[in-house]
Amino acid sequence: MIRTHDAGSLRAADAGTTVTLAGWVARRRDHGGVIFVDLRDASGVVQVVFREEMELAHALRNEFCVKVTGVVERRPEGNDNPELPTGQVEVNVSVLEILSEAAPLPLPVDDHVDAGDDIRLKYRYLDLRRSGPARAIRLRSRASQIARTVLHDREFVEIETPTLTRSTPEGARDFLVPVRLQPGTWYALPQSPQLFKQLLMVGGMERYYQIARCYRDEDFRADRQPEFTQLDIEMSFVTQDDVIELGEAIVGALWRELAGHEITGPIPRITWLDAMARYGSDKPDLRYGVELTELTGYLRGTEFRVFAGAIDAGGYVGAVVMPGGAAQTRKELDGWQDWAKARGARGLAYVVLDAETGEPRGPVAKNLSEAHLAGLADAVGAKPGDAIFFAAATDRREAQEMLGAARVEIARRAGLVDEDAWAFCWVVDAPMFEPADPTGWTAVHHPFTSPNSEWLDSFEQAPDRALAYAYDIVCNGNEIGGGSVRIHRADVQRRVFDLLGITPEEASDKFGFLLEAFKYGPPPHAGIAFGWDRVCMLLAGADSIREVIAFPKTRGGYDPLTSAPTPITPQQRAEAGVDAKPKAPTQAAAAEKPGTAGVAAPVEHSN
RNA sequence: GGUCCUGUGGAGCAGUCGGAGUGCUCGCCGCCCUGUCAAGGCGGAGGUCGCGGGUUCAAGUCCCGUCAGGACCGCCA
Repeated sequence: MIRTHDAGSLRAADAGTTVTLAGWVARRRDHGGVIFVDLRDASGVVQVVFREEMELAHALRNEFCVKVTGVVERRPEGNDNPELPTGQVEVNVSVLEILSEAAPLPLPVDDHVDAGDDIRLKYRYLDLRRSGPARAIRLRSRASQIARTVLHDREFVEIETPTLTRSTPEGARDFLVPVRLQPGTWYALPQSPQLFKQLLMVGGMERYYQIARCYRDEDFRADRQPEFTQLDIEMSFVTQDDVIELGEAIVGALWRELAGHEITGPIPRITWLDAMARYGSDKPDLRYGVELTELTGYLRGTEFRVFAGAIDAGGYVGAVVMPGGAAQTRKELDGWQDWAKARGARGLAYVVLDAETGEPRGPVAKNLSEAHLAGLADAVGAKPGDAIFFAAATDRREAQEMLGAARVEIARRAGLVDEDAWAFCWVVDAPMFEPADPTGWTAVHHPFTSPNSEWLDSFEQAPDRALAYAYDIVCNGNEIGGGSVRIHRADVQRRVFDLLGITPEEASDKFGFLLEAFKYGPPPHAGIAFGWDRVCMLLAGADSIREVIAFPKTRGGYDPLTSAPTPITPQQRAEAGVDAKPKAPTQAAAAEKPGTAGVAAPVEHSN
């Protein structure tokens, strides 16, 4: 090693020791006759003092990479720096070697300045020298270790699955990779290892996990990148409760060790239907109350057309209360209309209750009958001084989601969110199906999710109400993981495909290899996948997953550091077979379903 | 695909009602300085106000377009 000690490790007990340190110049304070340098390495910072080598030390600049040798000394009386763990000592340098110089910095390596995202990412290697970004990346490593420990203690096997593969049957767009050896054919990057981990269960591995890179070609969010990581888990011979217990063990260990938070007792479970009814969300933030109230029954018979229209069509009217919301200015109340319009609604109906009298006021109040107004506050649990927001729609879920979004916004604007709180829950009993666009049904989760025992024999009779053994774990309003019990019986799988309108031919074409495997004694199995970037983001207290990814991409899918993606040369293009044209399918069956569903067709080799 | 916010020396910002590229903090270059720790003092360099067009006697400022970054919706386990 070039160094004998870590800079951040030195303490008063080390006084008298001669040490050699190596690191970067975090700051230089040049007093002419004496020069102080804060020397930073991965372990922290220590002050080094120059009374020799003055000419060389004078030339030091920020982020020069240096090696120094000197004696650790107790600092003179009154010169301790209580801000630093090493603040009682300093290193009196006798030898200075400049290992490499640094050009003037495009980005200050300074914890006190926060640069824009594009410049940070372009110079991410400088950004990572700062304590905050460095800590986030190190935390991620510890999180992975903690999860691995929990899983290995339980006899899980870590297995890598391919990243050049077929598309998995999940909803998102695939990233595609041209195949030189078979021009005109394409690999897909996996959206998740879903099918492979199920095959591993058939393979008798029984307990699998993988920290798996996944790819989805969809638009970005603060918590979505096109490539992301899942802690992917699958288990055989288990029930939903077993997976949930494991999930709690992992989350419990992570939060105990990395957030200093003890999760006491089992994490509460809420059914999907309850979550939608009470919070208007399938990932409710339980750090605050502000629950929704359904008013479909209460307001039946109203003449206010917006509400009556929804009620008469068999829809939903509901409300959510903003505590103290009556004190909002006209401008703030108008702001809610803009907020609602930004979400694609026509507006957000509201009634405010006078802080003194409790009298309901506002544009909607004029449209409601005396009787409806009189009991309104009690019906929604509002007090004088509160504001009541309404949503109505023929589609129940649409109105609930509007109120759910309003609930989150209310908590934010009214300062109801306890930023130090951790609120976990499981959302269970998710629906199996939802209506597909023109007609028919689509799987909410994926088509291998098992109906729960109650619906196993009858899901066809009421697909809109059928429930799955599917569960999501939610933390502070973020979905951090989700999974399901899988179908392992061929007859049940066949019936689910039938309902989804997937013909045997299609099923065989898309995932015949899985169905084939399921002929040979597949065990009952279930699993879960944690969104590892989100988990680490929450643990790090970051507001974007970019903070816990070493080299993230910007919103446009661009990497400012490498400038990827880039055009390819004509030669690369020809070799990759990007433009190879598949021969016209000859089989009648293939001709009936053009596009992705067809059997890989032979291609013409044009050059 | 849509709505909104941002874009000003290397970094972070301010810039009023349209009136000279004006200002602040940091950094950079030079000098001074023996106890600082986001050191201090003196001096200096550094700008196509993202880009293009328009309105105007006059545009960093107003309008249109465009590019880039960000937040959200659509989309997406």
